Amino acid sequence: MAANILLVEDEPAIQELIAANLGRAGHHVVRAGDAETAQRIVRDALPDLVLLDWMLPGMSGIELARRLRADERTRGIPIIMLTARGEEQDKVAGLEMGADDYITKPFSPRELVARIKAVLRRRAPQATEDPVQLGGLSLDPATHRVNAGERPVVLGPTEFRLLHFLMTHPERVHSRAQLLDQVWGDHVFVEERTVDVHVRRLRAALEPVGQDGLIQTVRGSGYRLSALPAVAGV
Amino acid sequence: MAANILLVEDEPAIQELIAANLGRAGHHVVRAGDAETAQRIVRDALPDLVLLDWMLPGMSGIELARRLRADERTRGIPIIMLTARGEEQDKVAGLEMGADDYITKPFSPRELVARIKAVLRRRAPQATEDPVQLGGLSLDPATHRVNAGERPVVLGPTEFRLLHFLMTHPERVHSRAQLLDQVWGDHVFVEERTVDVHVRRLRAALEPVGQDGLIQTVRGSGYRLSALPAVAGV
DNA sequence: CAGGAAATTGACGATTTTGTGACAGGTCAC
DNA sequence: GTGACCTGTCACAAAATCGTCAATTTCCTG
Repeated sequence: MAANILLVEDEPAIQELIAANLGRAGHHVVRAGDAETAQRIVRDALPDLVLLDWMLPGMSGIELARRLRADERTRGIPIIMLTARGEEQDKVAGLEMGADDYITKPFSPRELVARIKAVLRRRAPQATEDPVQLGGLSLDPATHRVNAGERPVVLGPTEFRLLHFLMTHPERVHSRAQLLDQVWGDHVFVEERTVDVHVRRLRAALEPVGQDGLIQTVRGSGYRLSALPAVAGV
Repeated sequence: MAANILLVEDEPAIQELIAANLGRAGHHVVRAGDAETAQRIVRDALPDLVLLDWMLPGMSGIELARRLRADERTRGIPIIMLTARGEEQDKVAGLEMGADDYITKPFSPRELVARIKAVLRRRAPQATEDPVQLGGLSLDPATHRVNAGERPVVLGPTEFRLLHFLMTHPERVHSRAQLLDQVWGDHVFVEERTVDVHVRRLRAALEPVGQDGLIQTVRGSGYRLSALPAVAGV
């Protein structure tokens, strides 16, 4: 399982050590010495995973993580943070901020590789970038547009991702927790009812273009997108 | 988000400490002092999550994790392992064994709770969600739909679960007590007569699609779902 | 065929779940 | 700055479902 990994670490010795080990494990490593550089690289290269030292000169690792999570395009990239012993406060903050895992220095190469493997493995299979068409709706991730026939549908970022996920996994019922995992990310701590609100906003956006009834409520379970009617009439 | 958590830890003081903290966070905690006991409890109670100390007398935590992963029924239960600093070998083995996360002692209550929340959230959807087909009926847990031929059947959540159970255990008579255990859960306290009412509602939903007679009453014993006619002799 | 236990049925208040509108922060482009 | 979005949470309204009861009906026993 080779992966493109961005290593953000200001201390050259440690940087070298880690890079060498990851290289030996078959990963391709790109390095950055500060958060600003790292941010640029992430945007340009979209690595599979970011190894992020929490203590950095200038912009902190926490701040960088926050920014990566805030950006639509980089939100899905797993982050493993590197912390020094005793920075426990940061661990909690980091996990809540959206880090997928953390490792306390000093750590062994084997451990690091195992962690990376675990994080990569459990990352949800990414939705494709291919346009999706279903019922009277068409959605194109590349252009970020949704159309109902000829008429365009305007959606906020979250609603777009929600609809995208539902359209790529139609018919199946998704619990609110699953939707939070898949659409918001498994590291975000948000109330389950928030899903309801976004479903409502999505419905509100779809209704004027004649696509109401597409998103169905399955009481006690969650929501489902289906071209079939929820119940047969009469 | 309350959960049933099995805590496997041999040291009473730590056990007590953790249990107290989890209880305060709203979780229900069951404790085990060794792996053998833990294994039995998991099979009986199917907890939502297992907190597993890696170092145990007798069967090791690793071995227990392996067994839980090997068993179909317990495979999906998330495991968070507790390790002492320096048991680095175990960490690697544990992650490769399928532990969902691990925490290094000593850890803060906040961290533990945050981890548990994260793991519970990303728990994969149930694996045994295969569609069931029987007689003229088909039921699909994934889409939460029931069809009699082409015609859909509308059911409430409880009726759906009841039908699902009956369809996966057909031709067998289930007492009201058994149905309460299996469909409602063995912890709820409801009148046995309630089963009758739901059976009636289920029958009422099935009758208009020509599936009456599917659920049969066995006087004095309970109910049975059968594709065969209720009585042979006229 | 009568007596009585067991099961069906219709009704209903209570509870749980979902839909909605409003709102306080936060972000981003000007 | 500032003004137009977005977002996540509430509180409350609306709706669906649940469990129970009591009245009836069904079915076995003797």
